[in-house]
Amino acid sequence: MPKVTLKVLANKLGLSTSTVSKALKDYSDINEETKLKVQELAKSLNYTPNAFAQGLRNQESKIVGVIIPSMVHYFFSNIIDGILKEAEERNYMVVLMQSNEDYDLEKKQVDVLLSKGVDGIIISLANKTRDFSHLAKIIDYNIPLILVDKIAKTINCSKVLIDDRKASYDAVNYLIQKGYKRIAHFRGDLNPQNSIDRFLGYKKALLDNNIEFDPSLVYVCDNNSDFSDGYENAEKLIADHGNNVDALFTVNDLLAIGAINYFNENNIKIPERIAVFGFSNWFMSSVISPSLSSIEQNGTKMGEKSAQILFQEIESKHKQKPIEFQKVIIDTELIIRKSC
Amino acid sequence: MPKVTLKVLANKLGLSTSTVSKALKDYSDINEETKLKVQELAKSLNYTPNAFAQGLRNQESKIVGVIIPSMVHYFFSNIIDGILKEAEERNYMVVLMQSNEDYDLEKKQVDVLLSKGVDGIIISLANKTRDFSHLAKIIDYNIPLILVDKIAKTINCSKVLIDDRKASYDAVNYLIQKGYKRIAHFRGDLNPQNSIDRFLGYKKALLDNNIEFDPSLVYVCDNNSDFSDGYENAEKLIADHGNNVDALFTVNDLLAIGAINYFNENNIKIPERIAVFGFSNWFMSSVISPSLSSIEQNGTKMGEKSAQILFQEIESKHKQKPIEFQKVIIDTELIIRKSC
DNA sequence: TTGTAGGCGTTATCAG
DNA sequence: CTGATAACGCCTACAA
Repeated sequence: MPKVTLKVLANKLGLSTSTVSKALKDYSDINEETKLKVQELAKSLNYTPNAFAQGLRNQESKIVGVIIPSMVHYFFSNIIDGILKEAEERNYMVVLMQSNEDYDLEKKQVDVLLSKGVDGIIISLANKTRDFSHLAKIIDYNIPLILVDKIAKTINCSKVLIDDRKASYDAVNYLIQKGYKRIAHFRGDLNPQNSIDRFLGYKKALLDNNIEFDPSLVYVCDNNSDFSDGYENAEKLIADHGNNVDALFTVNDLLAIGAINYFNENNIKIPERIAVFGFSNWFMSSVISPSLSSIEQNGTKMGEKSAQILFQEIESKHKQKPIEFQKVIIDTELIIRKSC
Repeated sequence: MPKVTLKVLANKLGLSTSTVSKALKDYSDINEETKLKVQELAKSLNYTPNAFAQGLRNQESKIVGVIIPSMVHYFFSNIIDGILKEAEERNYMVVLMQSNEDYDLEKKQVDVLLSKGVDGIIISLANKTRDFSHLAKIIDYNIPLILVDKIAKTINCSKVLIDDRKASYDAVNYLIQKGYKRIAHFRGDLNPQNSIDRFLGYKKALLDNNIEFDPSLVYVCDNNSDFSDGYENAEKLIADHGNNVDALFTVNDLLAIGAINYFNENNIKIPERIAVFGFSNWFMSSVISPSLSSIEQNGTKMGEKSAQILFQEIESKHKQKPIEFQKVIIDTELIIRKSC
C-alpha cells in the first residue's frame, strides 16, 4: 500500500509533479492529452491529495468544529443532524466536541479547534459560560463563528436562535384562550438566558390578558433537571395550591413529563383537572400519555441554518468580501396534543 | 494576529527553530534555562503547533472518524458520548459522519476519512450495507477499524457488540418465570443481524421452557419503524389473538411504546392483561406510563470500549507491535419496571 | 506546454 | 548543548 502522491503519478508518466498537479486541477495551460492521461492514472490508482499538505499549503482545512453542551439530548442531536447534512453537501468534515456544560472544557476545546486550523466554528454555549474571552479569541483569529441557541449577546458574530419569549408567550396565551386562569410555571435556573426569556414570555402573556401574576405559582427547577424534578415540583405545586391551579407551563418537556407522571399516579386528570404545556417538543412528548402539547424548536433547522451561514462566511472570507453578521430567528410552532 | 510559529519564537529568542522545537518537547539535550525561556515565551504568545505541519511530518492526524447510521437516536447519541469522552482524554478529535442508513453515503464517507488521513475509524454499519469492500479498503490502508453494534461478521477487525440473542433470551425467560405463557414478539425486519438474533433468543427461551413456539404470535415490523407501527401491530395482535396472548416482547422500545399506547387507549391493562418488555432501554422507557421494562444496551459503554480499543490499536501500530483483534461483548442488563 | 524552485511549519538526523 | 539541513506532499510564480 504505497501512498499515491503527485510524485508517484509524475514518475509513472515521466512528468513533473507540477504538471501533474495542474493537470488534476484542469489548468488551462496544460495539454488536453496530458490532462487526460494524468486524470486517468490518478483515478485508476485512486489518488487522493494529502489533506495535511493541502492544509499546510492553502491554510484551509475543510473542517469545521462544533461544540455543544451535551450529546444525549434530542434537541442537540437534531442540531448536529442539521449541521452534518449541510457539511456533507459541501464536502466538509465536522469535528464534534462536547463541553458537558463545563466552561473550562469549552474553552480548552476552542483552543484545540483553533490550533487544528478549522475553517469555522459553531458553538452552543454551556450554561455556566459567563466569560466569553475564548469566543473573542476565535474572532481575533478571524475564524468565522456562529452561536446557536445558547448565545452570548455581547459577542459580535452571527447567531441562530429562537424567540424564547415569544414562544412562551404564545403557549401561555393559548392556555389562557382555552380558559385556563391559574397557570403555574416551572422555570429553569437563573442562568441561561433561555429560561429567563421563557419566564418573561409567560409573565407577559398573563399580564396582557389581565391575569394577575402570582409568584407563588412559579417554581425554579434545577437546570440539569431530570424529570424527577418535575415530579417533585408537581407534588409541591398541588400541596401548595390544591385546586387553585388549573394549568402548568414548563420550561422544558422533561419537567412536564415528570409532572405528568405525578399527576397520573395521583389520579389528577390531564387536562380536565390540570393542563400541561411543555417546551422543545422532544420526541418523547408525542409518545407519552396523555401526549404532551409543546413548542417545536426545530433543532434540525437551527443546525442547518447555522451551517449555511457558517459556510457563507467562510466563502466570503475566502473571497476577501466583508462579512455581515446575521441574527436568524428560527420559527417555533405550537404543537397541540392531548395535555391541554 | 500574526501566526505564532516556531520560527517566530526562534527569532525572538535568537535561537534556531530546531532548538525551540526540542525545547518545547523537553528533549534531554537542551539546556534547562533555554528550555524555560522558550516555554515561557511560547506560553505568553500562546503558541500552538500547526496541526497540518505536524500531520504532514508525523503521518498522524490525531483525528479519528466515526460513522453512524443516524444521529437522532438515543442509542447512537450514547455511543458518540462514550467515544467523545475517551477521545477528549487523549486529545484526539472526532470527526462525525452520519450515513443515514445509506450504503453509498457510508462508502463515500469512508473515502473521505481515508483521504483526510484519520488515525482510526469506528463504524456502526447502515442496515442496508451488504457489501464490505469499503471496510476492506480501510484495513488495506492499514488504518485501525472498529465495528460497533452493527457489525460485519466477515470483516477481520475488532468489534464491540452485545449478545442480542442472550439478552432477548433473558428477557423472555424472565417473562416466562413470571408466569406468562403466550408471549408475542414484534420483530424487526430480516436485515440487520440484531433483529434476527433477538428473534432467535426469543424462540430459544420459549423452547427451553417447553412452551410451543407459535409463529402467529410473531409480527414483522418495518425497520425504520416509528411507534405507530407498534400501535398498529398491537391492534392486530389483539384482533388476531384476543385473550390468547398475555405478554409482548418487542425488538425495540419504540414499538413497545406504540403498543403501550394502544393498550392504554383501549383499556387493556398493563401488565395485568398483557405484559410488555422492550429492548434498548431508551430514555423514554422510564418516563412513560406504565414505565417500560427493557434491556439496557449501554451505548455509552459501547462507545467507550470501541474508542479504547481503537486507541490501543493506534498505539500498537505506532510502536510497530502486532495488533490482536478483539471481540468485546458488552453486558446487557434487564431493567424491570412496571410493565411486567 | 512543461519544468524548476521555493515555501507552508514541524521534526529527526547529524554535524558542529 | 545548539544549529543547519532535509523531508513530509502540495501548490504556484516564474523560467524555459
